Amino acid sequence: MYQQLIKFITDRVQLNEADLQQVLSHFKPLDAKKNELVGRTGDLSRRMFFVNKGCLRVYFIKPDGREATRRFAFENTFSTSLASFIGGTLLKEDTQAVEQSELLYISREDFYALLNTIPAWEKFYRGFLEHAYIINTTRLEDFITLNPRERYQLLLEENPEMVLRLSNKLVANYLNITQEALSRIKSGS
Amino acid sequence: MYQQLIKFITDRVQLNEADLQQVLSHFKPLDAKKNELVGRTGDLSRRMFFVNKGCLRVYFIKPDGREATRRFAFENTFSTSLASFIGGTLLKEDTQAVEQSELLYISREDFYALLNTIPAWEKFYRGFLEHAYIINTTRLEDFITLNPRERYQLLLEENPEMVLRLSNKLVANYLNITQEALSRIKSGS
DNA sequence: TTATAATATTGATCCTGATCAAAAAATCAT
DNA sequence: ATGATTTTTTGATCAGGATCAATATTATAA
Repeated sequence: MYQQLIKFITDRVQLNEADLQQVLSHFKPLDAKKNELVGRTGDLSRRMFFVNKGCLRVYFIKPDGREATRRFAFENTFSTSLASFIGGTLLKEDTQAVEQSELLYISREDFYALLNTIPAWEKFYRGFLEHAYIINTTRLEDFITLNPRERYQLLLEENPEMVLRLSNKLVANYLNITQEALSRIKSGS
Repeated sequence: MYQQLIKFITDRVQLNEADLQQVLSHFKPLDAKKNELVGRTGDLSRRMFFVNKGCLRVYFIKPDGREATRRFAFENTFSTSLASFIGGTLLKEDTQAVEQSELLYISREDFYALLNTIPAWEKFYRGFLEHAYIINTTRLEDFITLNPRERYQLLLEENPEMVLRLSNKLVANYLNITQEALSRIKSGS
């Protein structure tokens, strides 16, 4: 149950057994059915999820009422609605289990408390933030420099799992193009 | 010289006088003429800048040879080519003084060394990363949800200084639209 | 299995913002 | 101050991807 999480943490930061147990004690398991929302816009409950199995999708609703996907999180990754997690504000995004998923989560309160008691956890969070920043910057750069076809081809090269595992609808949404456009791109026309 | 920097730091994190002096001792002044590059793509020297006066612009060159602006940093803000600063890699962006500028900078090596010796500095950096993440996420969201006219209007509301202080060319580049398009937007056509 | 809904494909048309081009205005250097 | 360069404006045309619409395919549930 906690093996993947333990490996994820200890691969990134050094901490003694007591501290590790202290950290783990705040993580609770959560099973989610396919399409279930484990976080909803407006919720006060902000959680950091670790995906043991399955896939999470974070998305928000655009002013025109349509959805826009922020990211997908597959096995062995952390995911949260980070802006709200950081700011302690109401959730501004939904988090959806795209597949039946097995999750572990820690509340924002517990997470931040650990930052003050376990220096290694502060380091861990720093690494998480640095990584999140890089991912985000790269994604922004891709939107600025690439057209839809190029964005799809890059995704296929760098993240084939997303294309293989997710529906066209979701992939198109992630790329910020229409299903029709993605269909045409895939058929090579 | 260091007053603005001291205020910036002490507004965000608590640290004793000795630690503060220890931090400040690593910051060196740098004056930059208008249009001077204080960081160049390919450089090994990665610095975190604090803008006492003036304005920095971080940009990269797109595959088609054109520039794309990542951000502007006016007075009393930190700025760096963050992806390279984090990763310790060669710079992938230029940093340009858009106006004659008075800067303070700290090297990546000194910055990271402080993280290990001064816990408050780790907190300070955490805050910086959290803020950078939020800014970046918001910017990505704006690109996904808004058209050029809407992006300009939002900039005008939320950051009028940019529009007032920078040339149309730079503002257009930041918004990822052509000068012609911005000119037409401004004239309300 | 069958009915129903959701997703994917294909075609026709439209619209926004890019591109190309030229003139006007502003800025800069000597 | 004056000439040279850069920036801004304005006009005409073009193209990529959205939209609308209809059909085909796949997935889901009873």
